[in-house]
Amino acid sequence: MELTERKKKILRAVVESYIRTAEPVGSKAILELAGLNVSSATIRNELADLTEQGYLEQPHTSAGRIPSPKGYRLYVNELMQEQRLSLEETRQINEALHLKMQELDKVIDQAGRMVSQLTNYPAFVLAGNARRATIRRFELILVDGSSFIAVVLTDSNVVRNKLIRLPVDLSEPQLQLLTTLLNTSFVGKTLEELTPELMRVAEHAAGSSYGLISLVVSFAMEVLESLGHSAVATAGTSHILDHPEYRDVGKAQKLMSYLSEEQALAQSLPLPALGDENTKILIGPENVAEELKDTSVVLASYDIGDGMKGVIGVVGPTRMDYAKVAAKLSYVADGLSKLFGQAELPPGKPEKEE
Amino acid sequence: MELTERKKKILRAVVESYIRTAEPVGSKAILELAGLNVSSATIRNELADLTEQGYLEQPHTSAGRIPSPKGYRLYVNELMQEQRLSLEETRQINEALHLKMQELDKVIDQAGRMVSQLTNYPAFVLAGNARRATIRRFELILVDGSSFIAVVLTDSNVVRNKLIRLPVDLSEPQLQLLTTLLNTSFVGKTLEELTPELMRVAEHAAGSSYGLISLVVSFAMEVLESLGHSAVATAGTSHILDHPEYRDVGKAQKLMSYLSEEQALAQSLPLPALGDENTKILIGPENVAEELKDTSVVLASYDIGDGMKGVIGVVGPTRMDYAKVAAKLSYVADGLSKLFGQAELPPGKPEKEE
DNA sequence: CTTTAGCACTCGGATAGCAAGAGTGCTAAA
DNA sequence: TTTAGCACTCTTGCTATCCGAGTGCTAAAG
Repeated sequence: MELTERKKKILRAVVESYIRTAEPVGSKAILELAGLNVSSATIRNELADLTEQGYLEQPHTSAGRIPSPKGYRLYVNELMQEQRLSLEETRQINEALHLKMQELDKVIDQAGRMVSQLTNYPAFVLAGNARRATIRRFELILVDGSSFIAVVLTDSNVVRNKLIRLPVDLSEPQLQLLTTLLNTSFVGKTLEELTPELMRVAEHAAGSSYGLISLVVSFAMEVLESLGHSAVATAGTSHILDHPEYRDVGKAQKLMSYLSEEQALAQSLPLPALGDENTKILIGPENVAEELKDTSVVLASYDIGDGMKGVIGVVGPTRMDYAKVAAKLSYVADGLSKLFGQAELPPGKPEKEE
Repeated sequence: MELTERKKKILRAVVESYIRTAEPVGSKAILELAGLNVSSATIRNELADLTEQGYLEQPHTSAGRIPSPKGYRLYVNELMQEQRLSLEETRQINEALHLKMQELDKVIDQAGRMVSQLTNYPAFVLAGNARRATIRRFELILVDGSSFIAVVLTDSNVVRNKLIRLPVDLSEPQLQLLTTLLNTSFVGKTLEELTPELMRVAEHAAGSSYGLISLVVSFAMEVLESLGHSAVATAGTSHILDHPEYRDVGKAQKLMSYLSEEQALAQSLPLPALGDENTKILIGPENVAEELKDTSVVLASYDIGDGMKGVIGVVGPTRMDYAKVAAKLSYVADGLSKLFGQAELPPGKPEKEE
């Protein structure tokens, strides 16, 4: 079932030409592209074989060939040349990583934009569920007499805050007290460990206060919970319209609105399937989601610390420049891993000044 | 130059029909819609007048009429009935406001999504430049020996954070010291007041530390600076494709990519022009941005506290359901104002009505 | 002076037919 | 196995034609 060398050459020519032009490729065009010393008739015979075997398709009898998903698959697995990024490109990515990724909880947003801009495809980023997340620190900051801001820092260095208003006034010392209480009783606990029992005890220790402890702790629980669900961000959906396969508005719209249902998207990705490889390409019908059956998805995973993984990906027509996209994606993913890694492991590079 | 009552009725019928159907309206159709007891010929005469005067346009000789921007303008100013939201709608909005608007710095994002979903148009939100923003509070939280997270809270209750890494180890007490130093020296200062002079003094007072003060303070300055530029968020751009005027992909793409240049968008909006009214409608060529010349924009302003204003808006074809959109937008804007208001004033100054 | 009926006219959109061009598949020979 | 040649298929673009919607105008009626 192995293809001859020549067939592979031809398949490759078809794929690469089609990726560039989005036009079916005919036998004559292949002649030049593949640099084979045979006639177009020979190529036609080969094409017929490849079509027979399911690697190519014909939009209609008298058109050239386009790759089938199976054809792309073979191409990606065996024929594709790894793409090296230019120095300029890596420089650009590095710069963006350093410039934009200051606040860890905005990372997925920014990373999405960046990738989308880099690849000209819509991108999405998800930060995997951190099942065992805990709070590392509480801070309460008085705003005025009757309200304060609760800030929690999780062990994955995500900072979240909420404005909490009270029916009564509150003093700075009271808040201090609460803060230390919170920091002694609730830090390092996972969601499950934050039992009502524990809260009752603390509430009691705090004395007076109006269920303040539970207000703050339930906020903390919300945060932990939200980290449990994977966070999703999509960006650059408008790039869909750049590609001729979506000149039909109906199609474009379907895909776009699917992408904006971020939860559905997250669900449909076979994250476990990523396994140990750090990039994965899903071609057309290989996608589980019905809406993605005639698009391709390129995924790259990044380490989020604690053995947790996040995923970054782009969506595009099956006629996608897999090599380039995979290269970029994987470079960004590495960058993200380092970014998160830095936070965890001690010695790194010195921070640049401003 | 006043139009007769009948002309107004006809204009109104044209606008409203066209808003619904996106099809040019003919004289016969108007008969039924406007409920006038005249013949179609009479209507045609009136239509000719209205076209003459620039309120209507004809796509081509043998088509019906569509409203011109001038026609829409008249409609919006005089003919449009204010739309009341249904109880269900207000309930829905209120719920979303309470549910989603916990973190103040995520508000503009969430508000955008919400409005876009509510109106089926792409939406954007900008939080006006807070020129005089100050820091209200610093917190430094140790992550591990050589890194910590700086959290700053601004006077507009925005919380921002950054992970800062050091070439040396740091102890909890040291951080404590720094924190109080920061909170005594730099709180309540505007961007301009955070002079190098001030930093030098504080740095000196802090003794040892590796320019730590300036690291944190320059982060704070970045934050203040970023609040100075207006923050922009766009959402729901895919809704553009819902409307038949964008069945042409080229057009849709242009608009989309314009919307994603958030800075340009923010620049182009005539915010001052909003003046005291709290909603404003810009029809077609009334927009300054070239890219919006054949779209309409509905804006509503909300109070962000401190006399500062933010703006929330949607973009759509000139054939937009102005009444409904304006109603929803203004309701959301009010909600936002209250949200911010809550944070700021205990019931000091009453809400402005109208 | 306004309204109306009647009618010719215009233009866009749909449909069909036709010619050109691209690319194939097949056959028969090298 | 490869190649040349050729008939065949199917798309694309163009043109012609028809149909209908809706107008604008005129002349008569209120």
